[in-house]
Amino acid sequence: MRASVDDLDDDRITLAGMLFEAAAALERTTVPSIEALGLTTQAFEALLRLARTPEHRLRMSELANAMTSITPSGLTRLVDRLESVGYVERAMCPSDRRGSFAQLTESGMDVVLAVIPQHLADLDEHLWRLLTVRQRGELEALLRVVRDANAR
Amino acid sequence: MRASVDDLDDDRITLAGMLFEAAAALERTTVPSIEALGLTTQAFEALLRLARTPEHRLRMSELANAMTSITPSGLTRLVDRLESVGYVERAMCPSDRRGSFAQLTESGMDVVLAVIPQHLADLDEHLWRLLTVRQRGELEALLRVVRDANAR
DNA sequence: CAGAGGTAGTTGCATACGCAATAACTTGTC
DNA sequence: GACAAGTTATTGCGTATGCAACTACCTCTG
Repeated sequence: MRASVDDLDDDRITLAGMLFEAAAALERTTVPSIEALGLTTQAFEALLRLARTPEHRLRMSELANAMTSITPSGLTRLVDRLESVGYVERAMCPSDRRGSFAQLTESGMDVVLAVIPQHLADLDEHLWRLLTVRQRGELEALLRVVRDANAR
Repeated sequence: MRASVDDLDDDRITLAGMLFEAAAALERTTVPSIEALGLTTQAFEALLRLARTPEHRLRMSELANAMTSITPSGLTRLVDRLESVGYVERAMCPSDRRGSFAQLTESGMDVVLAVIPQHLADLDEHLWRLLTVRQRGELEALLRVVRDANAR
């Protein structure tokens, strides 16, 4: 079934477009602070995930799953780069000799903590402050529905 | 000022993370239908923007601005590829000889209309149906605030 | 109308990424 | 316990992307 031109302005497309645009717009505002410390967005996300983990380490596959958009292949290379600048180390997994951990180093933790203040300021200015307390709760709940329904 | 580990779980990061994750999750669900017709997400977005335009054409710079995430350089190459498969043609701009239009071809319109039905079905299943009428309106309004506040 | 300064689009170059194939290992089954 | 089937992570290869430099053109100012 071929669509007609009227379908191009369907409300579903508008709503989805708003989601993509809002995410892209917010992401853009956070890039400078992250790049200022020599990181890419992806690298920062990986380091942040590790930093939020109790032992500061995750299996490669766990980390890949936790991140919003990366393949195993991409993660191998990302961790290669992070390892080469000393922010992460690979550690053998005792229980499965195929697997390995990405382990945040002290230096890696330092860089995360160095980015965070400006990152929070960015998010505060370009997201948090735009909304009332009630709206923040509404938005988070609605986004959670979408995310959970489409989780990997 | 260095951050403390407590800041890693700040509500601002949680809310922003939810936005990024919801967008990424929804985008993933739409990829197969788009790739099934030999397009990338970016290519589809460009074609869709052109299709929604009265004359089905936009200046390169206008198209670059309308898209969620692309540089002029990236757009040049994207339009190169679309042109090479006949979905787009470059047209000279009469009023400014530096500029050029990206003009959707009939074949380009065909492929957009061919993708749309399944694309709408994807969005319906993975976004629209998850929400009540009221929630759709709320979500769109909230996202619009974020987008507009951070527009280019 | 000459020239300085800005803008539109393209290109060289370096990098990042995904897919598919691969190696190494684990798990389940008989 | 041996082998088939699945899983984990990595790599070769082709492609997409951004930055910075560049060309061509426009516009504004005097």
